[in-house]
Amino acid sequence: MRAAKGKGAAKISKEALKPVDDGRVGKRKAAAADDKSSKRKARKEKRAKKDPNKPKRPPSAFFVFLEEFRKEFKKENPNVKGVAAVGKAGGDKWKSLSDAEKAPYEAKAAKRKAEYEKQMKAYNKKQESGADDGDEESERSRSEEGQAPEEEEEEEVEDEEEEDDEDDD
DNA sequence: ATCATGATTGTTTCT
DNA sequence: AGAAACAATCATGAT
Repeated sequence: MRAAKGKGAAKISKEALKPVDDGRVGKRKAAAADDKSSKRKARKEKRAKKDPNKPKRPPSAFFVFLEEFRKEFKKENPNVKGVAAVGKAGGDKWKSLSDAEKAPYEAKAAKRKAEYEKQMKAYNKKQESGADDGDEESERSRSEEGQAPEEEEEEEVEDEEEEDDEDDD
């Protein structure tokens, strides 16, 4: 039996302590309509760069889990329209999952991250090609080996399932 | 009609 | 090392 890693279950304590709408959306305090500068998304106009090729951050295990959770949540709660509702419900359930259950999500997230690195590499390459608006970020990932010998844009990632023999029961 | 926001946690990135 | 931002989602509010 693969006993747990000594991770019992006693860390859930705080919950239901934040402003939340019962699933109904539309309760903003003051729309940030002041700064139209920001195109969209971005609580604060911090990084407003137009990088169409820039790969977005890979979804964390929680987000991977959320994607699936959202489907079910909406299926059983077609009336709920707010995203916050799923967010909270997902967060609650997420904490309810055990490490073993989160494992598959983490594994998937890890895959996403691996792809992200690859995409980022291609993105950096493009930036090298010809893209300087002026203040480009300092080139941090520019190993001498990445001289772009080949062009890999999308590679199929073989799914490597980890065999976890958890035969209890 | 279009953009922004609300909320969750995890990862990413910067300083 | 820590903090801040952002990743998806979806309907509604506001401009």
